Amino acid sequence: MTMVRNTRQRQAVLEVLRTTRTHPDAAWIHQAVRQALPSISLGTVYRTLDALVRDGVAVTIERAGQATRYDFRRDDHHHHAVCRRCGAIFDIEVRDVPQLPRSALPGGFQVADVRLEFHGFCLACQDKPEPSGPGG
Amino acid sequence: MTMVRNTRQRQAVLEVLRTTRTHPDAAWIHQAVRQALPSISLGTVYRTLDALVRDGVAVTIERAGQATRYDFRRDDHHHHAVCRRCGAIFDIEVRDVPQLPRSALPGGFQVADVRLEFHGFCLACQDKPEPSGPGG
DNA sequence: ATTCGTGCAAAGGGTTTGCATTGTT
DNA sequence: AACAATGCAAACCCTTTGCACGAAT
Repeated sequence: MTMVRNTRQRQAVLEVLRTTRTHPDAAWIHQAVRQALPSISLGTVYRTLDALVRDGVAVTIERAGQATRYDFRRDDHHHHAVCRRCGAIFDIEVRDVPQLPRSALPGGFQVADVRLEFHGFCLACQDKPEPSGPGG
Repeated sequence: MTMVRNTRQRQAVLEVLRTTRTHPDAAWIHQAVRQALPSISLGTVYRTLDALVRDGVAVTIERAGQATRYDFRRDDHHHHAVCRRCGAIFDIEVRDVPQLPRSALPGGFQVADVRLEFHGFCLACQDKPEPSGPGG
């Protein structure tokens, strides 16, 4: 059967995730874990995070061309607002999501994670000029 | 001011998006557009898609390590179910999203796109074994 | 003792970007 | 004529992977 070993690396990554209230990416987590476990590699961090996501312990927030951000899944069911410009991620308390019409899901679809994401522009970024094309 | 030029490339990409009911990635769109405009480059496809997303004409579905999928935004407000294993994307009709508590958003946050995504496993993938770690 | 997990480093793949050129306005 | 958009190809960055070694069970 599946043997998930309780390694120091796994514990350390989980601990960092647990005690972090921001939404860090793998590199940030790697640096943080290094403080307790200097020799841990980035590859192991990725592998551990993958496992945590598979196990439902963590969820991801993904943006094209950006590093995946990880979020420890607490009992509160919160969701996210994501700033398109600066990438800031805000937690939003939403309790109504379970009411959403899952009946519309394709037959037999097994839901592992419901994501409600508001994408847009945070207050601080609304006045900033577009980080536009080649011209600059 | 913003000068969005109406180039052949832009029209062709838009046309492909408009007439495609699946959720293609940039490479697929590139190949499709090539049939009408053989010389178009992948870079231009990316730039055009970015612009269409900025303009709200298209939306993205993003998965870590996977190519971004694009979806032409029709008037119906549908959302997506994403299979974690095979990457299949299913459309879901959901009309209740506007009722969701935007009041919980951070002050001044300007919403450009509301995404409701059900991540999990489609029927066809539920029996498949895990594509697990290094061991195979 | 077994075998999964790790570290390392290279490879992989999607996306972006600089620059000269083309083509819209 | 002006300058945004394109094509090309290299660069970027995040993520994955092969392999030999180390460590948990």
